[in-house]
Amino acid sequence: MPQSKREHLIDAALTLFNGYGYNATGIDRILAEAGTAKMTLYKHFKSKDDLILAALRRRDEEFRLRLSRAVESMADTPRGRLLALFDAHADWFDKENFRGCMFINAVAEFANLSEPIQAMAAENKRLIRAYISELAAEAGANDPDALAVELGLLLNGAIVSAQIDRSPESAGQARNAAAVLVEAALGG
Amino acid sequence: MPQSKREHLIDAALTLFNGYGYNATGIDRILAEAGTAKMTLYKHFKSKDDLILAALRRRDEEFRLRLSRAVESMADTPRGRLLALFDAHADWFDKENFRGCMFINAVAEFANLSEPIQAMAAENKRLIRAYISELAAEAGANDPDALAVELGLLLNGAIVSAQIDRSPESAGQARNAAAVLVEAALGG
DNA sequence: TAATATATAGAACGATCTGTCCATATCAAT
DNA sequence: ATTGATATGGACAGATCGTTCTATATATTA
Repeated sequence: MPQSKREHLIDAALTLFNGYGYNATGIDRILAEAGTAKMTLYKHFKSKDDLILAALRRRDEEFRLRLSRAVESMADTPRGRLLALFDAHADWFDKENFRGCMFINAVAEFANLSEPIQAMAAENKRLIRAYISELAAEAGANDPDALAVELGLLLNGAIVSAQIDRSPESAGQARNAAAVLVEAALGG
Repeated sequence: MPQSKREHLIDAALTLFNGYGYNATGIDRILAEAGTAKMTLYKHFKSKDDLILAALRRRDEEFRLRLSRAVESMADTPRGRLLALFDAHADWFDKENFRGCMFINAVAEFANLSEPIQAMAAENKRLIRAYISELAAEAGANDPDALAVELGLLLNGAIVSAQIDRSPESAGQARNAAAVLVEAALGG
């Protein structure tokens, strides 16, 4: 299983990075969780930073896929999907292993070092905004990007509030604000 | 100068924690910046975590004081002050040493450890919301707390966007959204 | 069966970090 | 002038971390 070992390492890394942070999670802990040897890790990744980057890459793909699937399953109309974004986040906040956004946390930890990690985080946020912009365009917004930026701000604000205040209800509060913004952008 | 040494240590710690993060900033670096000896630090604080906590306490006081002063100097009407919150944040984002919110970053780094730090961050966000709620009440909102929560979400969203995307303009975008919410809450 | 690639466990290394200890120096107050 | 509190600089211990290395085992393929 040549590919599988690599995936197991990324799996374990994602779980631990999410639960305890990047610096606080040691290599040995990842190896124990993945059930692999140290040399195997360094065969697949040239450093811990490289593993972090690979993990964030997978996180980005999975997160956006899960988000879009949840949104589509929750609402039929384009306008409804814009608000379903917040319901999907509410479900996320309610999970017991919720520890905030892994990209926000990564940028916080690697303050000015590690440009690739910063770039990966910015890319994730950019792609999510692009997805929201698509939804806004389908809903008939005449400036989809502007609405997407504003809803993105509310989503990120809800994430950090849920994390800091341990208040999953921030998703609903953000949804209330989003409803007003959507109403204003699309007309009653 | 018995009090001053302590203050110098907190000053240096704040600067370095903001610039490089909490874990990445070693004790020795703080000592060099503050120009004090190691034993002096451990006379005033019983551990690095204790110093972090003291620094965050000072940050909380100074930040809220600066914010309220900036808001009051920027607008005369209560309604104008609600929007001036975002202008004050715009000035902050433009500073070259802007590295995001120190409380958001602290919670990101100390994922589940260090309850006192988590509590300090939650307290800071709570006090800011309380201040916004005061402004909203003065502006005549009939549910000031609800409006304060929503504007707080936009502020936090703007902070992390400015940090991740290195886009100070997120303050203006949040302000646009806030204007719509304020309009809806206070009536045209 | 033999050969090749890959995984294993864990020792070892160098670097870094927090926190303690010590002997010396400074300075204000009696 | 002497005392007592406080600061200094640096050595030190103890722990942890990322990374490299060695030697052994396993499994696939020719």
